[in-house]
Amino acid sequence: MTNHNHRETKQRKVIYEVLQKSKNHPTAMEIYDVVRSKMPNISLGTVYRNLDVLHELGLIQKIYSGDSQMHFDAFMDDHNHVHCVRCGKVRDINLNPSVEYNYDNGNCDDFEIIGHNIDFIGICKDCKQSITNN
Amino acid sequence: MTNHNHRETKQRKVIYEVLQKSKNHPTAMEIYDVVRSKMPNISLGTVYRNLDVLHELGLIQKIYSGDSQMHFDAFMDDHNHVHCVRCGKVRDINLNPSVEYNYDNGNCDDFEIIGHNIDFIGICKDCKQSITNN
DNA sequence: GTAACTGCAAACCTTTTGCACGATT
DNA sequence: AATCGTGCAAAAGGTTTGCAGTTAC
Repeated sequence: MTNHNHRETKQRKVIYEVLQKSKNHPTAMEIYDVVRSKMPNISLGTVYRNLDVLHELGLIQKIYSGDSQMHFDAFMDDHNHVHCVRCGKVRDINLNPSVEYNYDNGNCDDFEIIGHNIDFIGICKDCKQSITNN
Repeated sequence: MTNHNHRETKQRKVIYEVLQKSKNHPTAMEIYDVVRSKMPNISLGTVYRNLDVLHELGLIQKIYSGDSQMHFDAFMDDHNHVHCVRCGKVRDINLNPSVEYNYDNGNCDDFEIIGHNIDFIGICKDCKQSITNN
């Protein structure tokens, strides 16, 4: 958190701690709400800027979940995510997928492959319930 | 394209055709630009509304590529995508990945798993070149 | 005739940014 | 002292939406 000409500020520290304590892959706004209860004067811009820095430092992940907001995750060990196809909620999941593929160019000369990402798609309890109640 | 109380309008037809002819998974704006050369008065709102309908009908895919815009794809057969980690460009790729996992709940009681999605991450020629030139 | 669709423009929402001031190294 | 970070507020940028008129069925 102090690499690459980055300083360790109170704000950055709190944002990172909040994200580490949160198990539910919050959005920037959700992080902002929690952080604000400890630092009432922090601004949303600061939250975004710090999430960017932490991501740059490889300390957090950005997760796309099909909704209009980015989600964040401070756990960097190898694991996967499910997101709800209806509401975009994100959770960790342990289906331990094994993925194999030919590490050649895949008929796509324009790209050099760096890696891959696998995400699970599901429907959460809440949404399932509210669908069956209609 | 005419299911579910949806009508076949000229606009919808042209948008779908443009997307089918396009190999590069364009954004809404890129689709709009091409469509406008054939229908100068079409509005961007109509493009977005129709992309939504086509998606709802299962005729097109929405692709997230790490940049700020959604990309679209009219090919619905089983295939994967690569996106450039730097510019967000999206292309088809044939690495024929095989994915296996335990189809149980993965320690995540809140979700019923519907499926999974695998995306490849790479760097495109253009970006690779512009990096090495720095 | 009715309901779905369109063009237009305004609104929306998340994220980014410019600026002057403050904090960290 | 230098420069990185902050708060504030405004702007940006992609997408959605309200409305009045039009089109497909």
